[in-house]
Amino acid sequence: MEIRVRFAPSPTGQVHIGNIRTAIFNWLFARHFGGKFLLRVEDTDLERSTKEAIDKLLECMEWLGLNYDGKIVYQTSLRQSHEEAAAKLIEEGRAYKGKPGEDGTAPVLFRIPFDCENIPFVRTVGAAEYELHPEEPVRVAYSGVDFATVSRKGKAVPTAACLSGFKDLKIFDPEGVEIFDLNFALEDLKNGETFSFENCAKITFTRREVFYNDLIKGELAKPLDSMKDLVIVRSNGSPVFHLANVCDDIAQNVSHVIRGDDHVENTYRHILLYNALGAELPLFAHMPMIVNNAGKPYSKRDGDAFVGDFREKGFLSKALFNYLALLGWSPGDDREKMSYEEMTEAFTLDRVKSSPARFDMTKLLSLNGMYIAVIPVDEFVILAKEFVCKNDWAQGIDDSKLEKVAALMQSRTKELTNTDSWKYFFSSDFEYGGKQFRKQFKHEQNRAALRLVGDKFASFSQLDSEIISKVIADAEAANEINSGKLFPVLRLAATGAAGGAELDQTLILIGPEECAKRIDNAIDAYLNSEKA
RNA sequence: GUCCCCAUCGUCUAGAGGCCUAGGACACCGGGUUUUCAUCCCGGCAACAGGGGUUCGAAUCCCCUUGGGGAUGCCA
Repeated sequence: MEIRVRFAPSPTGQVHIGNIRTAIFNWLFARHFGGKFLLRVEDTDLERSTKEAIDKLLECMEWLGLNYDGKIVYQTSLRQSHEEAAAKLIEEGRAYKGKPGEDGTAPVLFRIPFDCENIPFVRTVGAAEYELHPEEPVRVAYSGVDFATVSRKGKAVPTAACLSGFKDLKIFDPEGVEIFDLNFALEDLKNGETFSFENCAKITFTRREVFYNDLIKGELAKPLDSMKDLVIVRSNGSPVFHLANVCDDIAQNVSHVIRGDDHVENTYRHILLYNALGAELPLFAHMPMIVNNAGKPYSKRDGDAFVGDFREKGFLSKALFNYLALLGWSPGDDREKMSYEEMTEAFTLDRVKSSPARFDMTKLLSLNGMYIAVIPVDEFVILAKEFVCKNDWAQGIDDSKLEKVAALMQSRTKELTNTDSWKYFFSSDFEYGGKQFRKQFKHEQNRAALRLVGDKFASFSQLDSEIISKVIADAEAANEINSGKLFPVLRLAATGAAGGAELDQTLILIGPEECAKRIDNAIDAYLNSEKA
């Protein structure tokens, strides 16, 4: 069997990470088995689908390296086949027109087949019964059964399901007398007759269920008496998701449907539709959902969750891909940072977890840092430049200096937007302040030592590590400062920041004259703030 | 309400009855890299949701409870 999977997004806005993860798993699965990864754009929701969203989607996929096989299929272009499928189902008696609404138009409903003994994925479970609420009637029609069960508090709980759910249905009155037997009424029901009974106490029936083996979650089943005939064509004539989705998967010969957990319940209906359309069933696999930091389902409002945002924030596509692949899947050994090849090689559905995974930005950040750390310096410079140039302070900066700064900072960069903080290499236009600043500068010896350093620096046209360490050591000695204690003070004065790269390398890039000037600025800033 | 699914460190996970004194990663804490630092190295903290079974033996199998999620649309 040829492996054919598809990614079938609805282009109704930004691309969500949960969505793209589905694409990633599909892609990995297809590539692992040398199968086909198809892209079908489900754009049937005309009001919400936009060209921009489609472009955005394709852009995200390309960025992540999710190359698809064959041409993109747009679902709108297949509408005719959906309508034909619906017509065929009606013709064969597998679907029917529902009750017309106020405007006289009626939807088409798929009938969950009553005679499903021969369907291989429907099985008989056994005898079942419901206690009924006496004040609510039981209505039996070919389109379904309506009744009310009794809640623990004695209230009526309205229940409705397809007729198929109630094989051998019998209705009993409070005295236990049988007042209806489906097996004798079936023909009448098929002819459109309906029955209604007041004051019923109990129904009994043979329960049947539809089942399938989920490649991720194992064997799953749903009783037919919890299912209803479903609308497949709206009153306005447009086919609904269930029909279109199944038709297209059949048309595209999809062998494995890998999608989100939220489709599990739909699967039972889809299975019946496949059968009614005379198609072979694909295999199904339902992936766990991604939840947000609070453990709640990701709503599209959770800001950070769009693929495009990650790109803009300076995440590498490989890091995002790798991280998302690891959410709900693992290779089974201790590997985490993995190349596409390694992931493809290791990917199997039976290693996908069935519990939801929480999205952890911190871990993504860390992984992103690992990816940044290993890209060749010259490539990093190009990437960094792209992000640095978005800042006002970066207009007209010296390219060769930027290259040196980038090389120095690469190993400490977790996301490319971190490059915003490189400003101090190029500009003295920053504020002094903060707890650390006050703490360090309140000591007179620190300021005196700093002045000494500034004066010494000013006499050099260029700095090197040796000069710097000597100047610092001398200044410390002259002011009875313990060895090394001047480093953070000097860093604060030269960069305004408490952390950074190696101090000597940082100072060399800033230059002696500029360092001297900043030392003065810093001391002035402190003295002024003290006065105030 | 009903039905279905899920449950290992804070988080992502390893774990298919004895390899488990429960492993790895991130985060956190401590130390090292002859002084600074967001890199790097080493170390530490930290979990089988609770209760019953089954078994010589259970994180692993079964049941119940609790907690979380999903479905119950003429949305997809």
